[in-house]
Amino acid sequence: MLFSKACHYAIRAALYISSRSENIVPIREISDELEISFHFLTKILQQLTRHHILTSLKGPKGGVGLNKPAEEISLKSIVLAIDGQDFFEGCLLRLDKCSDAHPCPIHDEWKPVRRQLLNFLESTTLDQFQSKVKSKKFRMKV
Amino acid sequence: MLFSKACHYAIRAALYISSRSENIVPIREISDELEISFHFLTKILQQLTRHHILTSLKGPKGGVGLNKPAEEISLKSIVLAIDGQDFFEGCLLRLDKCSDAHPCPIHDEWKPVRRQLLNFLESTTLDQFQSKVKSKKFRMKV
DNA sequence: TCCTTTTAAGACTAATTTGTCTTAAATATA
DNA sequence: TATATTTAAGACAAATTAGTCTTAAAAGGA
Ligand code: FES
Ligand code: FES
Repeated sequence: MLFSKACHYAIRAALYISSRSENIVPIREISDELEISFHFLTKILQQLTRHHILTSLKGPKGGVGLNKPAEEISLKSIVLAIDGQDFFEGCLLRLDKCSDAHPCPIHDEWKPVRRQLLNFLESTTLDQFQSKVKSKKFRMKV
Repeated sequence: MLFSKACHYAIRAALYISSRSENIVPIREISDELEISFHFLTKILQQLTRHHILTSLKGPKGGVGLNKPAEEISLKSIVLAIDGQDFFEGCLLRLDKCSDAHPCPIHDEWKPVRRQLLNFLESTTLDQFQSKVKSKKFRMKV
């Protein structure tokens, strides 16, 4: 699959958080709504917090929230925070690093396709889905 | 990453095999040339053989070879043989199955991007790389 | 026929990813 | 200030993926 399971969870949670009007949402609410293990999700969201994509607040009324406007949070930034750069700089054949200087045989054909994928991840931001998520007409679990 | 490690190995090996003019190439030669563990590679290539992408021959002068013309072996068929359908029918959020009937919030935006990816995998076949691989000017390992 | 070479099959181990659990630290509020 | 609530951190366990090793089966050639 494209990304790790943790990364998919992160994207789902980010969509959910960004659709809630409250600044701060308890992780327990997210894990209940999305049916993701609370502890595992907590660990994943901590990474987003460390990458300053989310903020967090301890104690009663605590939880996590977006650390910047939804239109400034791209899918790419989430993938980068959870899965690292492998996806972005990796060679299709898993050779050391994709590079124009030392290309593998598929490099020329793969590059434009990857470019489109990156464009999608870069240009796609959380705000684009807020109304869809709020409408509750779209699957967020199972 | 896009595919499993085994799948990347399979693609590399398939490229190598298709570039050799001999019908049959010993797996030991492939594993030496591509610096992939012989036993692991053997297991992976067995899957391609079971999926009728390769043929194999035991004994002296044995090895593996393409089971059909290189232009009929797409990257998609290799990915399918090794990693299964997950990549092709999976939802970007890892929900049960991507479907137009029960879409997730990202479905509409993701679908065309995935379509391009699938087009690439479907339309890209081994014959397109034979001369590049033969020229030995392109990285096949490390 | 017998020996050697090579793939097939599958048990086994190692590494990585995923998931669980416990304890600590922070904070709102009574 | 004391208590309850919530995230942070990290040890630990389970599951999956990656990789190793041994033995069997097939096939060519002496
Ligand atoms: S070097 Fe392989 S895809 Fe660029
Ligand atoms: S249902 Fe999620 S991408 Fe189609």
